[in-house]
Amino acid sequence: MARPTIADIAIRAGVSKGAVSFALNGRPGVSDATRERILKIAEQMSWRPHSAARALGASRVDSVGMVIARPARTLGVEPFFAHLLSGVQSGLSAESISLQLLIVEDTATEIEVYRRWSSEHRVDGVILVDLTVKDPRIDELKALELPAVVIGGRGGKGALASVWADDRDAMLSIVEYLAALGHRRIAHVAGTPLFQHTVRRIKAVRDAAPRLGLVDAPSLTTDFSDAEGAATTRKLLSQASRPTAIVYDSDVMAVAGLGVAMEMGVSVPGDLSIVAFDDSILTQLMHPALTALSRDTFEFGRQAAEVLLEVIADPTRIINRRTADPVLTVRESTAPPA
Amino acid sequence: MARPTIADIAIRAGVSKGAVSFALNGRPGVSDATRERILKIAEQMSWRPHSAARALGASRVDSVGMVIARPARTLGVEPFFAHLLSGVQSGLSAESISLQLLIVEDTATEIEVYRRWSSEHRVDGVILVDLTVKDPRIDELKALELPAVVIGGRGGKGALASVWADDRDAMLSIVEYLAALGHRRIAHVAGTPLFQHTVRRIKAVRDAAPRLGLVDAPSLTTDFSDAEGAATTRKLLSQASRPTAIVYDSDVMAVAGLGVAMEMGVSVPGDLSIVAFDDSILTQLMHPALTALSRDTFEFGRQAAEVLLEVIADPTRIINRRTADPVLTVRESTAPPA
DNA sequence: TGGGTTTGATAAACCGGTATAGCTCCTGCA
DNA sequence: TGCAGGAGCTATACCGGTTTATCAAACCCA
Repeated sequence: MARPTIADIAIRAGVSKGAVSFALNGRPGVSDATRERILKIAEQMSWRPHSAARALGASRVDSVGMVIARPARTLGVEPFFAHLLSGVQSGLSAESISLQLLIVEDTATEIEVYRRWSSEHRVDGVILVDLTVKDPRIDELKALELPAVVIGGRGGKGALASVWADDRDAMLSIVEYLAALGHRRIAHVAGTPLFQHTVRRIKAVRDAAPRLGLVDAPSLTTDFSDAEGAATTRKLLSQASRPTAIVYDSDVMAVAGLGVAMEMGVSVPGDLSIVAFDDSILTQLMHPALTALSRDTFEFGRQAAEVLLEVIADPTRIINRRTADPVLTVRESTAPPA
Repeated sequence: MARPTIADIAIRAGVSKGAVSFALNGRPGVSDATRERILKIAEQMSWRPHSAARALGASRVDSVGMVIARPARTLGVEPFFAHLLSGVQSGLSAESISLQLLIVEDTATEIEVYRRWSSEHRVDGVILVDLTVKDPRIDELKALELPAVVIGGRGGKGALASVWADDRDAMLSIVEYLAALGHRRIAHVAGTPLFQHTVRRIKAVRDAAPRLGLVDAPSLTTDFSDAEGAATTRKLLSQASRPTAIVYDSDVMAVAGLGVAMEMGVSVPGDLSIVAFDDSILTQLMHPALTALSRDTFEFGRQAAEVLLEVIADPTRIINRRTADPVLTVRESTAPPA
């Protein structure tokens, strides 16, 4: 018999459907002997609850969603998402909750997806990434009353639950390290100012500059692409007083920047130190290998899943969990200035 | 009112549940006027069918699954999966079918997931990647009677549906191009021989060698990691008669190989030509940029989704769809031998 | 004008679970 | 001896859709 139902088991065990349900869910109402017998039969018939049937009764589908609004082109190279996903799933698998993943082009579509998911009861909650300044998704999700956790941006008061790392401290640790090496001309090739974390990083650099005696500490924004990373590097290195160190907001941009430096005959780390704000295999494949800020992205995802499950269990809770601080992994691309 | 049900609409429209269902699904049984009225009310209340309720009646959940069995570490850098995923979703979104994604460590777990999905009715079908020689997943899926489509390995007789590209022709085009440049010593740094496509590529090189007058054309297998790619390159370049060209089975290994060549003072493309069997932003970030075989991975995924939907609609069909041939994108890493 | 068919609608069953009210014994205690 | 109370189980309603059987009214044609 294909796909046995709870009724089949009931017949086989000579009891009622209700008794089977009690037995399988470990709740009182059946004797130990009967429970034993039912469990054995269920095992034999390799029965599993029909997810839709269960979802219909209880109002929970044991599934959470995650939408990534980025063009696919920039997505693949970022190991960030793969690790994050693995972490999220590791956090969910404990409760055998499944994950719906969707890659879309823009935030408008992303919001559309949330509306659909919510009205179709397809997910119990969602995980948000790439939080922007004045993010429209927040209000939307609150209106939908869909449990959610934000990754990487600390929610303000009355906001959604979040899992975040201290971007400010991380950026400071980089700049302080470079300053300690003797650098005074440090440039920052940032991502898009639409993202909250970009803004925080830029602010961290600006705030630290006077204290560390930096002569100049410009933050130049980009769209996170290798092309803009390269172009910005080219501009920086063409200046009369070029920086002796550049901090990149992503590993891909750092690699692109390294390429430009080599192409312009600027030796790394001799004439220029390079740091990537994000680590991956990419940085290690380079010659010289890049000094980079390593975050435990897997753990990040795992905790996001954990927090989301808590929020789903009790939607009134607002959890803001701070994860382990990222650490600077020093490799071959940084040295004291010439 | 939050989340209206079909009964709410029925009351509001002054008709029965059944009539509403007929109207919303465009089937006969209601007059045009009533249908119009019901549709308008449903629209106003922004009603959407409860996916679980629908899944319970009909036996289809409008959701397909995809399991990737690879350690997360090697996953992120491969833009392959991101593009594939985007393509799959583009193919599914037309029918607004959702995708369940799972990243697991090994094939045993992957099979376990299929069993669970099948018995819980969580997906209507699955998409398989990384087909191995004598793949155990095939028999399992047939036993479960779960519709499936295999990406990248042509199924034999009585096998699952598939979407595939001609690895053999692709490899031949690379080797022929190198031979035409004058290379006679071509090495092949392959992936793991467990994968069917690796075997096909190795065989293509071996078959072509005599015809093209290659002196030596070894295929060395690896685990697809940058580490083994680098180690194998080091071994090849340390030989007395070193190859003048190396073909890598992935872009990551090619990049690692380029690093080794530079480290050993072997100039690329002067002393050594490098070709990557797979293209991505990685190959373009390098200096020199790598000549690579570009596949339309997005389209690959889109077609896989399309075929899967056909197989779900009619499980008796066995579709083997061949996709567009990959093309060789020549960049700076290939030149005639010194 | 009467009988058969079509149209437009309804009530109720069903999908596979969970939750609850209720029933039947059995036990313990006054 | 009688009754309260609990253990163990059954019957049934319910979740929100789809589908089928049924039915009344309108329509058609001889």
